[in-house]
Amino acid sequence: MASDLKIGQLAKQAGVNIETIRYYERLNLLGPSSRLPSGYRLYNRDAQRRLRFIKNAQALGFTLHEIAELLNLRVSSRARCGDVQRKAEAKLAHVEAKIQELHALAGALKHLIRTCRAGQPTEACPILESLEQETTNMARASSSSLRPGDKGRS
Amino acid sequence: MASDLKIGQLAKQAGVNIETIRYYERLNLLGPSSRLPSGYRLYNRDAQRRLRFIKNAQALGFTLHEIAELLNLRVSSRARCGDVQRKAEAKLAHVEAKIQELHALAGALKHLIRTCRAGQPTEACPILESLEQETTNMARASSSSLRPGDKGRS
DNA sequence: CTTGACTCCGTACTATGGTACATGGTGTAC
DNA sequence: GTACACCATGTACCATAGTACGGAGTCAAG
Repeated sequence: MASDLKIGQLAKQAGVNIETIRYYERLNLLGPSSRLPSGYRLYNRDAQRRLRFIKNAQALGFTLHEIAELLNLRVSSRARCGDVQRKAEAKLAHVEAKIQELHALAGALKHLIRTCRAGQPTEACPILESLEQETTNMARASSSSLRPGDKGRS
Repeated sequence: MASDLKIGQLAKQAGVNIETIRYYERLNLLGPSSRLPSGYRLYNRDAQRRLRFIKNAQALGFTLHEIAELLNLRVSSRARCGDVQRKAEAKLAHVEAKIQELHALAGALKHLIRTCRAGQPTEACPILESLEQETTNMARASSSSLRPGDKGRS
């Protein structure tokens, strides 16, 4: 079909690296719909949609692992929309928790910045001193990374 | 001195893994203040403070690399408190940008969740459909991870 | 003096999401 | 018919922050 793309064309269309597409294939996220006799990968419209799906879901903060689950839900005939909804809700809770954490972090940083008088030598720097304290009111920037190793896309 | 700890005691005191302490040593973040003739590492009060510093700074969202810079600022006699302040401000800007991003993400997720009617089979799931769209109003969860590979501590 | 806990070092492995490179085959335009 | 872009595979490498493990040496209590 005319809509079948080779890997380089697909990569360009989606704005990703060729290697990334083959990386997704290794993770069983996205395979070619067919191959030329030479072995060249071909991607039809479905595959192109699938790659968009991956990229959009990534933009929503889903990990590749979670995206694989979402894609499997789509295929499974027994899966319900509610299953997807629950995953989205879990992710939302995760995002909102992370926002709270970061607010606490920002507050602690602001506090430190306020106490700092720029001219002092660093032996007397209140920021550094506070970082040495045993018991801090430091934001306990706890766990729950949203997407570990997050690179995102600009 | 009585306050010198062996690596296992320091690890327990700080609530970290022994291997983590030796990992910090490899990164030139935290070395033993001395060694027993047997080669056992010993950590004095300064080293204990230094480890707290690392953990507190981590809790504020600094990477180990940035923490190394902060520790160097503390040692350098030419460094000024303002240098530290600037680093804290840069980190704050980073944190606040990340918060904005996550807000956009949360909004997009909420929107998707609202449009979902749980009983539907997944072929008709509006969330999955929207993820396939070419042009989405998806949050462009762009770049700027706060702390890549973030594991944090609970 | 033996047992068990602790420590040493070096290396490999984990997760996450890619990127890079070498070596060789393919496809096509001129 | 040859040059050049493209693609194949496999493997290694990047950052980040650790964790795990094997084999050997050490320390303290009984």
